[in-house]
Amino acid sequence: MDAGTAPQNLAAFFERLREMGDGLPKRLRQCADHVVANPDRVAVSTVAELAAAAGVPPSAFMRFCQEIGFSGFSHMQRLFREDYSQRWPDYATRLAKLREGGAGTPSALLAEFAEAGRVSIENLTRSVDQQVMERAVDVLAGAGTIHVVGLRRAFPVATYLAYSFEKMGIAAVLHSGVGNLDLGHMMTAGDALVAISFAPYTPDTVALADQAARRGLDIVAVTDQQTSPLARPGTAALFVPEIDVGAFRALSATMTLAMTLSVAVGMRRRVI
Amino acid sequence: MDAGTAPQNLAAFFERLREMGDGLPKRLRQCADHVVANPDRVAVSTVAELAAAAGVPPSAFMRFCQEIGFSGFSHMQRLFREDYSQRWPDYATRLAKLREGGAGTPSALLAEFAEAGRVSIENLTRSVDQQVMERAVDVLAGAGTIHVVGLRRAFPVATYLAYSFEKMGIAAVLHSGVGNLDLGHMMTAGDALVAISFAPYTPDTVALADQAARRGLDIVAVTDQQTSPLARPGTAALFVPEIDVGAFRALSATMTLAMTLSVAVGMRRRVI
DNA sequence: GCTTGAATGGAATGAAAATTCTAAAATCAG
DNA sequence: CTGATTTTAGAATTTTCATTCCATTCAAGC
Repeated sequence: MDAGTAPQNLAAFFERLREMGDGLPKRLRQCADHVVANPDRVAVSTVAELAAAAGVPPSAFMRFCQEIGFSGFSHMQRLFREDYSQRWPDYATRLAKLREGGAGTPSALLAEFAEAGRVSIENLTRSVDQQVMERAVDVLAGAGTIHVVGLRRAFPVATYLAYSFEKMGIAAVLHSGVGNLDLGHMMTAGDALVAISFAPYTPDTVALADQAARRGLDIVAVTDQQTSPLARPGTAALFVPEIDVGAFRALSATMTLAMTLSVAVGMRRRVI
Repeated sequence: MDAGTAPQNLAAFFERLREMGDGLPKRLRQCADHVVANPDRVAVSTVAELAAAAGVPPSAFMRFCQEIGFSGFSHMQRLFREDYSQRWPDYATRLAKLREGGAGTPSALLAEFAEAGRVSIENLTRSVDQQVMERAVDVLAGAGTIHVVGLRRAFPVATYLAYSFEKMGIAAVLHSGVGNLDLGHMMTAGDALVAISFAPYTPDTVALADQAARRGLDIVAVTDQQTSPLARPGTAALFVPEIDVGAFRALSATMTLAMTLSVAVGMRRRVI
């Protein structure tokens, strides 16, 4: 029994697998190969399923897990499950502690937020659906005028998008709400709307999206949750997993997505 | 029992959740909220775990699943597990796949920008001088009104800062240049200016910084190089090493820095 | 305030899954 | 070719987990 020598993370696990290399008997080797080829199945399957898929009886798969150093399949599966949703730190709590401990130097804060941003961006590549992204770019590339709306904390993103489009010579209107002008009537069929909003969803943004939908515009939504009022059927909804820090929302991932969107649209239109 | 009307995919599931909206009793609502907030946990957790995390007994979670239309938790989990493998690969693997997926596709672009953002943010913690940061926070925490200027590409950062300060109840003015109003005369001694600009430096931003300097304001600069016209003696200059992707420059690191600045100032002022 | 229906929490149940055990098969050394 | 050792498959067992049931609480309507 190799217990106690179990890999502590996925990288170590695959490293171990490589080391054990050819020393494994036939059935155990099949297990190893199958896990390497389908690592994504491990977290959501039963031994029976994995064993069947690998072409071995469950008991063989059991022995495989133990050979690696785990106590059993469940132990190994735990590793795969934890690795996927590496729990996001609770930044609100950490912030409070920093403040209490007096250790809240700006540099320490910066390190916290940098970490939050890094995690957000890494998760971005996971949470954005490839096909929806394609569709969003199609929609915007084919639109007459691109309308952009995003208020309060989404406003910086909206201004960035509007700036990018403008710089590339793409017709774009930023609905900023400045002066309470109602620019809704400028939206006509053939145009498209990019609506950006996070909980608590700004009513004005949602309202403009509704109006756009009624007028038959294609809508691209940048939002945070599947249940967002912006994520309705027919809308190309892109979800950004951004971390809230206290009452403040980081925008690193959102800005990254916005940048990608605008550049992709520019490329599709052949203006850059 | 609503069996037979169970959602067939995740999109339908969340759509259903949105429909059911507020019609749910307290405990069931807690379940709904938790699932919406942690969709990636569902595939790899047990009812007991999810229920505990949502703050309800397992039986409540069970009722939630059935209320949605599933026969039980397992049925609902199946849906989440099917979706799981698409998102699985770890960041490095996924990135590689996205990239080789052919340059030009939006997803490949996203991978590039995500990587650029991640690296930029990591460099940020190294390139920002601890003492300068301290001084910048001191300056802003002690200022009467905080003036913020940033145009063109830096405008989103400026709006973000202004929004943050406003939300914390800190007096701040955003010098946007809208309508070519010259708000420079609003700057009085005891105020401070945050000026954000990157090469090629926007003349208006530099001019406003000059004006502020003449009027005796403390200045915090967010810029890209030591040779920036904003980085003059007496100015607390923070340098952001943003990485280029082709001809485009991301803003992830800059936004992260902006967020840190605003929160640090808020903490120093004890308003958050 | 009382009645009625819904909502809740916790314990009981049954199913499914992980794990172990053992006999048979395969492999290898001499 | 034969005995020893490893490997294997499937059945037996134990554990975990989903699910149900029921007594209790809560809330709405009369």
